[in-house]
Amino acid sequence: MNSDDDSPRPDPRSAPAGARPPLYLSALNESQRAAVEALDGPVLVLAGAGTGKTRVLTTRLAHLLTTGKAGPGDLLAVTFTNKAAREMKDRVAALIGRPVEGWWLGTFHALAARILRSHAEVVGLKPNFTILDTDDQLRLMKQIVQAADIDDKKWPARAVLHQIERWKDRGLGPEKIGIAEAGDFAGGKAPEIYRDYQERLRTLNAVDFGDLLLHNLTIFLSRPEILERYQQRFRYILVDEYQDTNVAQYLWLRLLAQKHRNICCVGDDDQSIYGWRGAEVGNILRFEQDFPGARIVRLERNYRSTQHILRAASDLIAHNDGRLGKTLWTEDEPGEKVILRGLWDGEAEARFVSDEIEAIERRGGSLDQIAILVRAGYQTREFEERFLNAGISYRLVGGPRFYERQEIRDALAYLRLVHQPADDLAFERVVNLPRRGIGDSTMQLLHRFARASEMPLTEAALRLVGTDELKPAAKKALGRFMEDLERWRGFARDLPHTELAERLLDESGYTAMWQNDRSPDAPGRLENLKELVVGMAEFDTLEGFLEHVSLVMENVTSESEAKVTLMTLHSAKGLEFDYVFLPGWEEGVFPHQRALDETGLSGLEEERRLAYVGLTRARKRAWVSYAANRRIHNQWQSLIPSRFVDELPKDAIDRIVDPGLYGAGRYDAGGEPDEWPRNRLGEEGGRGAGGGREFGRYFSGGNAGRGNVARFSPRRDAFARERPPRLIESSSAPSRSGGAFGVGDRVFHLKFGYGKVTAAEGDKLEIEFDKAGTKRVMASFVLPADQAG
DNA sequence: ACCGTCTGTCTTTTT
DNA sequence: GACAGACGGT
Repeated sequence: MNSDDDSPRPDPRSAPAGARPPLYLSALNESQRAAVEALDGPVLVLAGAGTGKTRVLTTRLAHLLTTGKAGPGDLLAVTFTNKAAREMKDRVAALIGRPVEGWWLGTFHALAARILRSHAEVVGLKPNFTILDTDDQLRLMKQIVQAADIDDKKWPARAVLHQIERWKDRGLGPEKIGIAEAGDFAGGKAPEIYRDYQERLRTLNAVDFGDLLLHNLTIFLSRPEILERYQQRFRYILVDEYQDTNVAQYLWLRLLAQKHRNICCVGDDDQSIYGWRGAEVGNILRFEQDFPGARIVRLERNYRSTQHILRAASDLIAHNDGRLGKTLWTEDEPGEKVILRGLWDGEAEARFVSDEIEAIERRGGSLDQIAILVRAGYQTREFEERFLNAGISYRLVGGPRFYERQEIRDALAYLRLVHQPADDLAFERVVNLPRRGIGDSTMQLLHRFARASEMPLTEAALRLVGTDELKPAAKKALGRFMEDLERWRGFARDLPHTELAERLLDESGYTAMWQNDRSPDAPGRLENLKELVVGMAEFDTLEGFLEHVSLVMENVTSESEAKVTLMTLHSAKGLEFDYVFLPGWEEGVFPHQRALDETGLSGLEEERRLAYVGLTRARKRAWVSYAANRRIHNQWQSLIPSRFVDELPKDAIDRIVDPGLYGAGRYDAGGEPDEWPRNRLGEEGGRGAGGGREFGRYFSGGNAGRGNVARFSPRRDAFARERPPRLIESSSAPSRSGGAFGVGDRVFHLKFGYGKVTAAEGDKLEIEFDKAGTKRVMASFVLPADQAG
């Protein structure tokens, strides 16, 4: 087993031979230690799930610093997310006992932005360029697509933008897109549109995320002396999640590493799940060719999961071709087998999961250690409803992020416009928000004028107001807005930026707009606006704050109460839980039909890796489940179990399938016929014969043939079966319609008793119960307190 | 200019 | 079932 690789390398600068190795090294196993100590030359660390990847990365950095092999200024450490960067920073500081200053540690995008700001002029930008978010990009692209005179039904801006982003991911600028590459995409006009888009960005002094890397490459290639400086500087390079890099990122790394060739990439080809956004598994598969003489270290000892879980995951992933290959092993106990459960429909599945969760709780497990991992966001809904009914607290990961909320974007647009008068996108966003009587026709005129005279919208508007081109009403409205803008720009010079923000939102009428809004989420939006201003205080300048916002889009969540975690498989990567539920393993759902249709075998393999990621999140137990029927987009569909189900090894699995279903066996409904939903046939109005009798096989004719697949569209009430016991029947369902309860109402809940509503969001209420604490509950499960009893 | 209604669409996500 | 975008009426 021991290879010659394990002999220590003589290193004049490290501790003298025979000295005791640093403490942090003794905490590592053999291969981890090899990965840490192979400091020179290219190294690929293949880190299987749960094998201590982060420990290796951080220890390696600490090792470089404490042996004196490198100073902080020699290091470049690259991650994908801010979270990963932060974690690395904290853990290295903990290892060496003090924070590290002066190193380059950050995300690809943050580091590239830093470089680009220093050399912006090389690519025709000013150093204070704006980084656009997806919303801005899309609106810009819509204008361009419209101008390009193509069928925007067939080629929506969204799709065109996506294509351009993929080109950027591959390091291809508009000049590199020939006929061969573009094909007839966007009616053959894709290269032209791409050029226009880049041109517009330059005029706006703006870049999108892809540009950050792409412009870096342009700078490096056109100005060798600049590249040389960075190559010289970064003597040791470390890359996390290498399997997620795209071509542009790979080229960037390769250029930077060319001089010293001390590059260490850590990753796992089996966990590459971001191909759809440009990641190339090929980068990690090709590492040895790209960096000749590379050393490969495999981390295969898993410290996370039981044997059964590991077996299930390993056998599944073995169905993929072209892997670098790892054999995960553990000294952990066999543990419980993975439960595989087939159920009637999504509702039954959610009920099954919630029952199991309650069982875990009864055995003393914590909700914090439970996760439900789904393929797509819409799948969380069924679980949310069930958890609200059952009184299980949950947290939903991956909702709209703070800086992506509408009101926050609007507020930011105001700030951007004041900060950068030429920010046309910001101008358009807020010019008529709140309504100021500046509508489409005025804007069209303004656009034409601005384009003809080649000036930003703000300036064009100022000129236009001085003419008689506009109707009097529009002229007056626009004139007033321009005066306001002028005044606010004065504030930007004279006032602290938080005060600027407050007065801006106030005087523009934006705050008032939400105050007058009667919709239930308006108060929340006002809260968010306040929070934004509070958040700004942490930055010294408006610029600093705006840069933070463009690069560090994240949610700030601090919660104390134990909750079940509900999220997508993608966002679960890198996390671990004692108990993991993997619902929705059906063909078409997972693997997702679109992945199969659009990317064929490679899509399927990526889906399989996603399944692998899901299983390997579990420490103690995992549940895989599938439903025979599901309402997808309000249509009933019958489904067959995912092919991944059959790829799980029989001896690591306990399979339980409800009777009458595909693969049924081993289990009897046991005198609970009422468990079965009635009237699946969906006869008109749910009346007539058959209701509730034969539910087993009527969809069996639905083979793969499109158009012939049985569809059911039963009325909703036919299925709204599982209501809370008694409560609803005893009353005349007083609370059925949403919005019947408001904040402050006293209510009664059968399970939790009396309480007060503290927040309402549609029919979901947050209630502070007198005895049971704060819970989120469906409105239909509570009564007004005075009607209870 | 603005507002209501209809239609079609509907992965995955970070920066 | 939810949302965005188009369209047509006031």
